[in-house]
Amino acid sequence: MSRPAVTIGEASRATGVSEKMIRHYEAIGLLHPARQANGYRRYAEPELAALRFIRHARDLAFPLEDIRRLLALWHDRGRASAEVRRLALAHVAALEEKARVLQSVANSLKHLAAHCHGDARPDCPILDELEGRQG
Amino acid sequence: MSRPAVTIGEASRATGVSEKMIRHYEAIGLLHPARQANGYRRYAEPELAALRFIRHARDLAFPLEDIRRLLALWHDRGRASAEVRRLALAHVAALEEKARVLQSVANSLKHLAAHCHGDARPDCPILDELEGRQG
DNA sequence: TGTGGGGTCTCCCATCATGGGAGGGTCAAG
DNA sequence: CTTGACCCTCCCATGATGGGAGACCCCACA
Repeated sequence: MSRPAVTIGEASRATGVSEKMIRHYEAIGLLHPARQANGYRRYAEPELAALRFIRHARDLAFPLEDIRRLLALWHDRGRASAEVRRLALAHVAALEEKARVLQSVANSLKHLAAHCHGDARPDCPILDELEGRQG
Repeated sequence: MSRPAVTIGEASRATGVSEKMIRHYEAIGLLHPARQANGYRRYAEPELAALRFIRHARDLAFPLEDIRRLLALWHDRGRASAEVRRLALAHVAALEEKARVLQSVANSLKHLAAHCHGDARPDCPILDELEGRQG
């Protein structure tokens, strides 16, 4: 079934994770590929699965420290789903907070831009605001 | 009217910009404070105004390279407001795009979490999804 | 046997904005 | 003269990612 272990280039193509990142994930301890005699890394099915897992988690913007815990939970056959859910919901809250902040800043700036005629004249409420004029 | 130039500590307290950042802004050429004989930086009213300007622009999440151009436009008494407006609207678009992406990722994850019972059992659709099960 | 080319290795540097900290100079008050 | 507050420069770290140098490995082909 599972083909023999592959090199980093093939692992990268198979999982969509760049070689740079694969090495980085190993450096921070998310991954432990075997080595062959010449020092080349070998990726067997479990390592490829971990790389896919990491990529999907990154697609969901989980920070690598969260992913470290998710991988541990994933490997723990007896884990409680509650902990995964807690982690995910905390992450959702963080993402939504960031999104809210960005949108709110965008709204403020849009408001300013709406009052800027934006022609050849130098008058500009945007610059006035940045300068800090109180009126 | 304007008090004499102040040191970096006072400038920091007066503008809400950390000393670290004040020095950094100078290092990248946003600021050109004079120095006194002993090498200490001196901030007079124009520099303090620039620091306030930068802080307000950072509050609006403008990247420093944008701020560099905004400062130039601000100093250019004859500038056209159109360019400031263009810069601001491009920034708004970038902010809104980021906010959209974050919110969309958050929504995906919320959807997954909604289907995770989150109790002591190990079954977890979140991990299943990360693992890459297609159904 | 030699060479070319593609793959891999490690190590350093850059991003972006920000902060921590070391090691040392300056200055005024006690 | 010491103490303490302030300032200086330089290096390092963050988080995730990529670029690139210099060297090694290996296979195929002439």
